[in-house]
Amino acid sequence: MDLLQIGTFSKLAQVSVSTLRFYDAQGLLKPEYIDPMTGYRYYRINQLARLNRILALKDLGFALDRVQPLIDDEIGVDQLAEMLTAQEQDLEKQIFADQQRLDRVRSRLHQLQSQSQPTFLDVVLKQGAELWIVGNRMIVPTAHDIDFFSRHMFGEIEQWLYKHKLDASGARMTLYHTDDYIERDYDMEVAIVLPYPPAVMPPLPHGGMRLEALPALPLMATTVYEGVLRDVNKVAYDLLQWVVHNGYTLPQKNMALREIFLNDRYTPHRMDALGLVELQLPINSNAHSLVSHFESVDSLPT
Amino acid sequence: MDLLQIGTFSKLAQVSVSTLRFYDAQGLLKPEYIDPMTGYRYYRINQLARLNRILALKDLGFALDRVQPLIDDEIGVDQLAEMLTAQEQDLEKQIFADQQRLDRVRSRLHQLQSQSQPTFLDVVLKQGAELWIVGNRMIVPTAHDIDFFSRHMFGEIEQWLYKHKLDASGARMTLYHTDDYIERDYDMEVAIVLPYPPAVMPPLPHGGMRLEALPALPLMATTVYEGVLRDVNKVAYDLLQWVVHNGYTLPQKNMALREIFLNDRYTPHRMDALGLVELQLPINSNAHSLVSHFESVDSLPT
DNA sequence: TTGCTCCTCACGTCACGTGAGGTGGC
DNA sequence: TTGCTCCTCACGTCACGTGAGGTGGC
Repeated sequence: MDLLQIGTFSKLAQVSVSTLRFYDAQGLLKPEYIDPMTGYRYYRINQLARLNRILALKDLGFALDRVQPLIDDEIGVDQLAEMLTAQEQDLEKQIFADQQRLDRVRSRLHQLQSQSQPTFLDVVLKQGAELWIVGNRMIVPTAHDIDFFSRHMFGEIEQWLYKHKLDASGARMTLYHTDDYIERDYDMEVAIVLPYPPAVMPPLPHGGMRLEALPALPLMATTVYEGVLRDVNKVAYDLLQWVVHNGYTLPQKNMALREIFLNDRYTPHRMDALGLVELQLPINSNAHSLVSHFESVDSLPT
Repeated sequence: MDLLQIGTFSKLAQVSVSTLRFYDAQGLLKPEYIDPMTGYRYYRINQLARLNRILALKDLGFALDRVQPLIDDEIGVDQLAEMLTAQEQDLEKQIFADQQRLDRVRSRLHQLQSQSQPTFLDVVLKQGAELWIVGNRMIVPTAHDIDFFSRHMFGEIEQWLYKHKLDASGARMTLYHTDDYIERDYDMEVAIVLPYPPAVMPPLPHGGMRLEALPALPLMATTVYEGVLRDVNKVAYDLLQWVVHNGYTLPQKNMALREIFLNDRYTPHRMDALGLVELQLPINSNAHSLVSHFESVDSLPT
């Protein structure tokens, strides 16, 4: 008969005994003969071919329940090609994702080693939902003026909301409509989020104020800051650094940096007060996946 | 109090409710308050910072039980750097492995589409254990002579083993000591594997025969062929193609292609007989991992 | 009789997702 | 009273690895 015990077959094929037992249980590879008294499994040596086929397909990344029909049913060439193509795409995605992850790890490491006092910026990627806001926009000359101006601008919105008996309990936020990290003449907008899309709305009073929907954003880099509001701009700068360092790009449109004031009952923009702020920076989601993958690979330090 | 229900907090942070419940159970993120009557969980909004920290660390690839001490214990900077470096290496390995996997998938696809009659070569990577053999080596002028010569050479070994009452039941194999895929003057060696390392051995009779240990091999590409022996060289050629196509390189030393005859009681080298053969081609394991990764990335079709 | 090889459960893995079945607050 | 939100188990996931406890063959 020339049958091999499971241990012998296992060594020959260099797979574990428990794997062979598992494949037996799954019906992937039944032993040629099982002793009815002892339950001992015996394999014929040419079953190595089938086992190899299983291992080779598994090695391509197929799950075992996909391997089964590939071996047994003689699946058509077209369908196999389809499965391989799907597998190819999955792997590309996987590699790309891991490459980005690697960039992030390296970025952290770099951050850790280069700075005397390492800061930990917990950046989380999210989507942004569509938001209805009442905003109030204005050019603010210097950073010192932000405090005063924005309180005034929030006041205008609140007054208008109260006057028309509208819900003013929504989140406060600030949008910085600037292209760069500049230090004067901030094109800023403060806004209050409406809890529901407006049905009918009274017209807005004058110039700076507007009512609009902020479109949904496919991807944003976000981080939560807790501390003195004066320093929030440093964190915003760190966030931008993170984005650049990790190979993301900023979109041309809707790129305003947003600050969401998370404290409730809190009056935003008292620069010396403690605050809880979520910073949101819209970034491009990667339609360009593989390209940027290669770029990031090429620019690795050696 | 300004506490959020789990659903609200979940939407704000864009993580699922079940994730929050899971983090609670793990002790990663306890709600600020739990109603003792209803069991309702309530979160304070600034717990978003902690949640973000968890997500950011998880996103770097850390398992949750590594995340815990990172957040709670204020692990030292040195230790964090160590963990990140380990993480970096893991990711590099992962990416490299997936890249190779991708190469294999593409190779299969290519094979599938380019050939009119697609062949499926189930290649499995293995290690090779050290083997003690009695070999018999000789230059064989043409392929037609292999049959006759090797039978003669096996005969010599067997006679010698019988004469000295040694175990001749070990596997038969052939080694092709050629650098290239050539078609004449094969430098071939046939051998019988000894079941155990020899203690004391009588001297070998004459020229071609030798007794030696084949060193262990770190990596071989192997495949099992079942069919007419005449065609085994085609499979050997396919195996070589596979190796080249998947970016592996051949070692300078110990590079002989091996045929292991798996049928027992079978007389090897009757070209017209059916046989079961494992082909083994030693290849380099990748100390050069990242380099070859970049090469394979660069040479991708676009 | 002692090793050795083999056997069958049963449980663990990792980070949740998915019901089933039930309750509290507007 | 009806939805809605929330709750707690319990089970599944994927491909095995790892015991525990036991048996057959030399």
